[in-house]
Amino acid sequence: MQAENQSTRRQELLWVFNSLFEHYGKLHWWPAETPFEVCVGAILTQNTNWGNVEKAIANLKKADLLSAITLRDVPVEELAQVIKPAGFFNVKSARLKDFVGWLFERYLGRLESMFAGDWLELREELLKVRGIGRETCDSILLYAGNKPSFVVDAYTKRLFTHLGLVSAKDDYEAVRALFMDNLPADAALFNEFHALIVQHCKVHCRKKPLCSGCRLHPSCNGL
DNA sequence: GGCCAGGACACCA
DNA sequence: TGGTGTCATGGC
Repeated sequence: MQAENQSTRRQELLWVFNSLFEHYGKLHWWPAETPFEVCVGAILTQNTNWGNVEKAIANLKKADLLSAITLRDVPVEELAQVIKPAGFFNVKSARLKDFVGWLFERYLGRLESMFAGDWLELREELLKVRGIGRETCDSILLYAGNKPSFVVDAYTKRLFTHLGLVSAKDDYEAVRALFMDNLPADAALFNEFHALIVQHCKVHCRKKPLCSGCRLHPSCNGL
């Protein structure tokens, strides 16, 4: 019985994935040049439009601050001014400093060392760093470390609640479990799936209207 | 001028 | 454990 349910869930998830992939194709996520840039972007994008994050990252590059060592050494007040376009700049500058401080303390500032061990243990470790919540943590694991950790964001929950595959009251881990428990642990699949969800929802799943014009929904015709 | 965006955390009951 | 307030810029 449990195996049948899992098989059904897998088919439903893969149908959603295939529908999105046929329409949008490969999206080549995360939009960053290096794993460290992914980590920085994951923190900067917290509750923020990605366009504003791009402005902040451009400022960081211009100021030569997009490395662990330069971020560690820059005064937090100066960093806050550089990332200002991303919003919440006082909070996020402190979070970036906390992350790189921890990275040096624990892994000598090296992401390769951070990702070298067991990623499930790393997930628990990262979640204890101030400013690294579940979504940010999973984004870092998947997109910077190529680890098969599914990322759940507001778009994911909104779309799959609407599709009836998760409940509105499900918390982060419950939604994540839908994907982790029913799909193969494939980082490339998780990478593409989350990217497709975001791409799709930016167009079709705004809060008002919830969704429109998408064949993922019974009442809609075509993507 | 209001709403929204690829969250996380502190505080309170 | 769950609800609420706070952090803030920029596009539409």
